[in-house]
Amino acid sequence: MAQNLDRWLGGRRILEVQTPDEKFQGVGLDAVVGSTVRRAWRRAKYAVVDLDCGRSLVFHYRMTGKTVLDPEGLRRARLRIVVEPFAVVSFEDVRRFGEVWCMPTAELSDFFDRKSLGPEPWPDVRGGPWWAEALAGLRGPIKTVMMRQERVAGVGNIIASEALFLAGIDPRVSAVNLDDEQWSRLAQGVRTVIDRTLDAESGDEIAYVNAGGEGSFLVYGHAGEPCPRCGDEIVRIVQASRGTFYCPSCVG
DNA sequence: AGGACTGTTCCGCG
DNA sequence: GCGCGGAACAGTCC
Repeated sequence: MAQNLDRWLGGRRILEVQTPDEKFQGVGLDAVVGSTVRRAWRRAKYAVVDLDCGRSLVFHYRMTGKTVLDPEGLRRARLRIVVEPFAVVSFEDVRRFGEVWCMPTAELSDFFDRKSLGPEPWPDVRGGPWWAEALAGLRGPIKTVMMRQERVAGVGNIIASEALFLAGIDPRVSAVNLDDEQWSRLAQGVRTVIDRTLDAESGDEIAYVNAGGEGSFLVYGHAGEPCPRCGDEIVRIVQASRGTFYCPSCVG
């Protein structure tokens, strides 16, 4: 999403900001009208748009939010940004959990400090020892431990299931019981999932946030279907109130 | 009709 | 301290 924002908005001047969702009124978005976008980037699950007026927009998409380019209809938009050369970026979000902030760029570091976010697992290459240290002392099941944002930022429910499947690790095993080889495979698994997802989502359309968008995932959302590795049935369990998908046969 | 849902935050129990 | 259930936010899809 951040890469899209950078491609769509970088170097363009904001002509107008519309907030059809009253929840986004009072955010102070009018302050950026007339300024030009420097770049867009990402921290954890937040997308940040820096402007040359010294302010930044911060987006969090939560569960169902997405930014789309030149939408067909206006109905779904919670927020619209009109830029020149002419383009419209629309923030759409069925469940309306998503959030937007407008703040001085200089205050971003304080903003993120308050969120208590751990280091990024990507794009820097992180190996098994890095992961073992980042999650040290956490005794819960590895799948829920991987999602602890204050230890490692950005791994959510989809990436956790997918990475553990690639690594051949049982999501129920306690994090303290992983050996060096498993930490190494987990590190590679996370990296592979993110790389593959970004490859699959490199265009203007973000497929996986749409209905039926599980298509690019190996196990997530595929309970009852054959495992792509061994053909046995993928199962769904619940951990910490979240669905976990894995292949019992592949984690022995 | 009822369950499930990619995220975060808070409360409360054990 | 920690894990985790549940609730809340809110709406759609199957």
